[in-house]
Amino acid sequence: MKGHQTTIVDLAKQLNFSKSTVSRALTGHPNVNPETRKAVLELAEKLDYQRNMHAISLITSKSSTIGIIVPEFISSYFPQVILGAQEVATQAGYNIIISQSNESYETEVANAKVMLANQVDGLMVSITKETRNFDHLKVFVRKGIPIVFFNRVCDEMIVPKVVVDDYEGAFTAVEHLIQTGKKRIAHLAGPNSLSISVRRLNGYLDALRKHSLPVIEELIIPYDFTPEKVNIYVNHLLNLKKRPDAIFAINDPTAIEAIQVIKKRGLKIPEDIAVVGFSNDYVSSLIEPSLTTVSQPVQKIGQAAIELLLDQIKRDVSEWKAVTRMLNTELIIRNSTVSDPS
Amino acid sequence: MKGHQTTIVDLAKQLNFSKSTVSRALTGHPNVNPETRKAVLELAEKLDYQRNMHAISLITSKSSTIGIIVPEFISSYFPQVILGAQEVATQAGYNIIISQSNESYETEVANAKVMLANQVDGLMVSITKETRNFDHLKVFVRKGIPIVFFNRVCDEMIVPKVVVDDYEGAFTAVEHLIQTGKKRIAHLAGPNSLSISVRRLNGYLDALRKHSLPVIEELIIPYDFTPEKVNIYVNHLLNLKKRPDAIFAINDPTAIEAIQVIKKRGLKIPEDIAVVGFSNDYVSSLIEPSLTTVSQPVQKIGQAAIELLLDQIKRDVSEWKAVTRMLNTELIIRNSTVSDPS
DNA sequence: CTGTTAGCGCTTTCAC
DNA sequence: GTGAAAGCGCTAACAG
Repeated sequence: MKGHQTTIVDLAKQLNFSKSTVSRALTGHPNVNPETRKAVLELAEKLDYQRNMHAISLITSKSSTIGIIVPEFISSYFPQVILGAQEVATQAGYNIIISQSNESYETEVANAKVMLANQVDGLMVSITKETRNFDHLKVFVRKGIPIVFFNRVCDEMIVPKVVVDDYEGAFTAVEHLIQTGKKRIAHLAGPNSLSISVRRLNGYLDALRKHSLPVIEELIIPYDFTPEKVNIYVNHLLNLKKRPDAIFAINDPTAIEAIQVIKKRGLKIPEDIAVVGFSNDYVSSLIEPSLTTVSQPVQKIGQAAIELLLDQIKRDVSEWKAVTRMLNTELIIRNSTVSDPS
Repeated sequence: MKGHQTTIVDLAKQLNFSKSTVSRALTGHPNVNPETRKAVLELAEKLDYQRNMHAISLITSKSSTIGIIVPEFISSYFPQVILGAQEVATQAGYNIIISQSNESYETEVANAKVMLANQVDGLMVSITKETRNFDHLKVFVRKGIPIVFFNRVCDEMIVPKVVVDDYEGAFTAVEHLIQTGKKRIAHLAGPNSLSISVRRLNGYLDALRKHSLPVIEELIIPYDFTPEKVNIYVNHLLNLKKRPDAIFAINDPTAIEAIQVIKKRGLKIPEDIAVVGFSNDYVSSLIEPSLTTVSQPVQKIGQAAIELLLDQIKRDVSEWKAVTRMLNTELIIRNSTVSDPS
């Protein structure tokens, strides 16, 4: 027999109660005879009874589930954010459905549909590098399901967002390079569809300007997060007549790839060329040379996102607030910019 | 207004059809007038209609959802396995709910309950290092919900499993150390509650025996995956009167920690002491020295697990098959054992 | 304190 | 080809 799921009716029959009473006993309703409750709970335990969330969700139109959509799963960034998110969500009695869009817009749209069909009570999203159209996310708002963006946000949607101060982080990182005497600083920039790329680029530009360094167009290379291409771009930079003496990369994976390429070319880091990343991935402290990078409070990002989401869930649509929480970054100086950081 | 979800009744009313017809149009039932279907589909699109999975699950007792429980999220191993799993699952029309138990038995039990309440159609699990009691998982089998284990499996449950040939992998790794001339090979072993630890330990032991090397008890150190402790254990090993000339670590994170400690002590790798890991984490090729390790086909593991699960889901409980798929590993030789691997 | 009734959104016979 | 009615498992008034 295909195992029959125990229901409250089964419990009710065996105990000679109505299913309402059983339901009340199970949900902790106050008006239940303690003995009745005890009997119900015991039998439930004995028969492996489990509440059917689908039935409950159907009634309440709440699923106690929060959806999370991330572009990827491979760098340590997103898993760690999710860790923080899961912590807060679990505490508040919410489950989490995760899906990753693999940097594909199509997949993101499909994932969003699934979240909708599963009646998530809220959605936490970081968009793919391809995403330009946001209809699949606007539906949520229209239906009264709150959304929170983090990291890669959608500027045109007025909803809560959790970001770090990318501008400031980038500015500080580049200023640090300048202070170590670098003058031709290249930037491996992110796709400019993402505001995060733009903010980091601006931080880079302003740092140069502040220190009266020229902005050299050929040193600014936008790329699309395809790791294989870093190879090409870095080699291109190194082959310039006047090659850069430093590289500020949009993120750590990129910086790490860059370091590999530079090492292969036999150049010295940081003497010939310094490298800075962004995010402080798990790997960054382990590689040789260890990577100077802008650290983000990953877990806190996840926590903050869920907190904002829960707050929205509590409110009526008319009282939704589109706060943006901007968290601080911290420059971690390591050997890729300073031979001996004290 | 808290956004009202469009239902088939809404569609039916606006089109002057019964909800049955709308339902049939939506689900692709053959007996529907093509024009009717077209009208329904168009209106559905226009009104952002989304099928309510809870209602459907309630009727069918199927959720088209597969649960995955993993012990952690930080090493690259599990995310990558999940990647492979998600691919196959999505293809087959299944969604995935992921939860991570944080190496805590309690959390694992709670997660399992959630999966049950959500009526997952199948469960894919890698247990925590603490898990000794399996009642929370046996419930699934009793209820006719198939389970598949991977990586960290439960020996006492007769269900499908996906593992790699840990014994062989460990054997090969240790034999490699021996062939490079190492004679006092230590083993940072996993908790022996996990069969995976035992299998790798056996591979280690048999390799020593095959080459007539003595098994030295004090060189075998079981530990519980708490990264901070690696420091202590490795220092302990290095302080022995006769210190080991190689370390075979249960996994890459451990090996990487060990390398840091050894470097800090000013010893040369691999000359003074060689190190081998297990899993070929993303980091392993990037650190200095790069890590010799036993590579696992991570994505394939995820794919295989879901394939086995889908197969069980199709069958009646009476026809369940408890196959174990054992995948092969591959030794990747890098600088932590050979100064210049050609 | 407990039982009765209705209904959440959908699929699925069974009629027509 | 379409409609009417029943029911999945559960909660939530409303009675008593």
